[in-house]
Amino acid sequence: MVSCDIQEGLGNKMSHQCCRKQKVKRGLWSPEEDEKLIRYITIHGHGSWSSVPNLAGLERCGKSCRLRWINYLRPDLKRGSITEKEERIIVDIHRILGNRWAQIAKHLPGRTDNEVKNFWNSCIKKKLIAQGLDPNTHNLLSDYSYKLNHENYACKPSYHSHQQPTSTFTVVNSQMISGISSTDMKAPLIPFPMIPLAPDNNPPYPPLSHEFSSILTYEYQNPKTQAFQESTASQSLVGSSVPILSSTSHPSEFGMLDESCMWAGGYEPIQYSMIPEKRQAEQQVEIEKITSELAIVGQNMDASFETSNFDFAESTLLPCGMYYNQSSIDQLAWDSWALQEKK
DNA sequence: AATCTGTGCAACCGCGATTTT
DNA sequence: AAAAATCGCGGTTGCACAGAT
Repeated sequence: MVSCDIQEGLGNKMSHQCCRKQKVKRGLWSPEEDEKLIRYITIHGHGSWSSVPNLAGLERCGKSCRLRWINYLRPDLKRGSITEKEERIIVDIHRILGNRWAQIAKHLPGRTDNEVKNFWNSCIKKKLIAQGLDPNTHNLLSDYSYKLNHENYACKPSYHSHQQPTSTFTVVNSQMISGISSTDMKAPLIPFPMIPLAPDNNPPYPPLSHEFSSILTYEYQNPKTQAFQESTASQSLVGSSVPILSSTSHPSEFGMLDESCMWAGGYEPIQYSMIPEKRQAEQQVEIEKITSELAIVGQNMDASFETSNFDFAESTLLPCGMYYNQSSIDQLAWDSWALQEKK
């Protein structure tokens, strides 16, 4: 903590619109100031932030008080470093929402937007870049992509990204990926997340995709979507358009994620025991809800994708109710790539 | 031991949105 | 309805500290 005389030095300049009328201190907060602010807000609540400094006896502007409270003094803040689970949630949601830190932070109880933003800039960003991924789009950086497509696998999509303006959707061909030796990769290989074991009563999970990566990505179909229901009803999946999402969460985790962690896109988690036929009526209600949520999400992310080759019969139904099928995903990647090559 | 350099993070800034007057 | 005040957000800055030289 910095001594008060240093803070006085920092306090000379005055630029906040809201504090022109009064003399305000800037820079780091002293323990005494913290105490004053905590005491005041604990007793009175913050009310109008602009009046807090006067009432609390602080020579700060309201904006500074608000920031200090929200980012540091609030009692419900979670201390300690960001966990691996939280990190994966941040990556997942960032892929969908981009730099909307406040929105991302809402999915991490006790974390602030500032904390998430700082963690992204100081940690995750570097990890992604080290893997040859663009931290803004989550796609491969261009030279990386070129190397994989042209040097290692001359005519096949080895690690292909579905190209969209705000690429929130990644199709990964894991069979190709697993064939790439670590020495071919430009980025250092970083061991990542401990993958939790699947619970005993769950179906056998498919092999992990591209384990070389420090940020693993898996693809899922959500059978609760309206598109899925319709295509299933017509018993024809060919040509159907069913949303696929990618996630850094391993299939085995889906049955366990709590609501606040589940898909930023608004997918509702379902307990394993609650999934199937027994709850058809309830599911109808859920489907309607999710469909409307997806419509909102769709404005932010173009998650829908032509899935004419998704083989549901050979897919694994996960505890959360999503289907997982790596070979279909691979085929999808190939089709997508071929389609774009044709254009 | 002194200096330099890189990193993490708390705090600030500016701006747009919302609310109040 | 318009202006002013306030809030909330994302980007940026700069300080403190640790490790390297």
